[in-house]
Amino acid sequence: MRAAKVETGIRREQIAQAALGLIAGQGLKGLSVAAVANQVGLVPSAIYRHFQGKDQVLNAVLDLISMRLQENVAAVRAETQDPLERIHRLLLRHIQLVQVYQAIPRVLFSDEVYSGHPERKAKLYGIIRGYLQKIEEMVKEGQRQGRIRPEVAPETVAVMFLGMVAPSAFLWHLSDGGFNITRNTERAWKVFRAAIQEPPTTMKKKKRVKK
Amino acid sequence: MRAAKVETGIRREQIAQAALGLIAGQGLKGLSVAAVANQVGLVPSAIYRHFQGKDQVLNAVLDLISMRLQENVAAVRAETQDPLERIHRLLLRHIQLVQVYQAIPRVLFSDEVYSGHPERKAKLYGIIRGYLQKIEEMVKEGQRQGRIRPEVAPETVAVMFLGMVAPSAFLWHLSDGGFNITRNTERAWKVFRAAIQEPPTTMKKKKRVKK
DNA sequence: TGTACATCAGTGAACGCGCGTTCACTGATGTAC
DNA sequence: TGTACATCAGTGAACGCGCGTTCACTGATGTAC
Repeated sequence: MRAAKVETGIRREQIAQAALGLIAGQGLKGLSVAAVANQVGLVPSAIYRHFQGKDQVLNAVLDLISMRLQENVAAVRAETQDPLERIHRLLLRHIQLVQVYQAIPRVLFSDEVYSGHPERKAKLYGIIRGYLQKIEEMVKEGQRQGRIRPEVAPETVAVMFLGMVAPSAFLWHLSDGGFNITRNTERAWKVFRAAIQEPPTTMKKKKRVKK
Repeated sequence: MRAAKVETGIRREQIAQAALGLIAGQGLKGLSVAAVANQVGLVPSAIYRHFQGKDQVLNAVLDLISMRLQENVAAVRAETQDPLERIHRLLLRHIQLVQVYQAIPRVLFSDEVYSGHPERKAKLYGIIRGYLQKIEEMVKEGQRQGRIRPEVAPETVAVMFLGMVAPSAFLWHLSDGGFNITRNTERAWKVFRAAIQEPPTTMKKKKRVKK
């Protein structure tokens, strides 16, 4: 059956989404032109009407991931003004994101994506640096407001932020869900927050009211 | 030229080492039976005298990595009795290890290794859990000695330990060495140590003497 | 409003390459008598 | 000590499969006159 004719802009979107889904389901080696085409309801050669080749499809996937990350940043910015709470919420959102789109850590950490592709390697580095930058901004704001210790480098905090999510997501994935990612992240956050938070100088007897 | 006849035990070792080196140099997709054979000075089909197939070679690589990790654990145990210092030194060793053997993070984080291979996935999970376990033991010992806060879960600390090395190693690798991994790790360690260390109750005016 | 033509997404057959694996054969080393 | 045989690592040719990509062709949609 011949597939309906759809304009290339929409097809590109569909193809990138399908590719992301395939990676999530079966890893990067599950990403074949044939599989992507099949997912969209096309014939393999039809992909070449919308992308120059498989490499371009992968680039589109990277753009998609970049968007998802930036969306989370924008969301937590809109949700609250408190920098520490923003970082906390970004953490929770990130964890949720990698659980839904298992493809994200796979793509980000797989050398298959960039080994032998200097341009793509640079692109990927740019995406991650962009994400880190946003976190650094939150940290700086927190320092200006006196909520975060001034002596910790924003860059360090940002990289440590990644460090809270990456191994947890990985272990969760590797253990087929056996590793309790939510609990672990929440605990790690408490330790982490205690390390970067400026302790309230006046009210020392502050009790834990957290449920 | 016909290669010298060498007993299979030694050849297996050579092949595993060559495979690890290839992954370090060119990523997992650089690991082909032909490339490994060439590295050892054999013809591709000769590999099958020592391994059932490529899959078994990859398993041998995993064993090699596991050994390297455990060697580091044993080394820091021998070096010092102080649990916090042990963890610190393990951190430095780990960073050094992934810089020399870039293959390690590549293999550990690449889904190519385990997607579609449940046994290997379990094996990999076992290796990492084993490593985490050793770190947890150090933490528990530190808690018994009153050097580490009793309220932080050892498992959390262990996972956060991985979180200090994984993203740094990754960024370093992705930026072609542009990312200052040593500096970042050292800074992260200070923040991290402050978060888990039991503050000395008696001597509050302890000054920074660190060079 | 109708006709001719250009544009463009979709199709299916075919290609070529890389790569893991097989297999019959070679020749060196070890062992039994 | 010498001979016959078994064992075992190494070789090269050949295979088959998956997969990315090409290309001539089809047919629908949009546009000019």
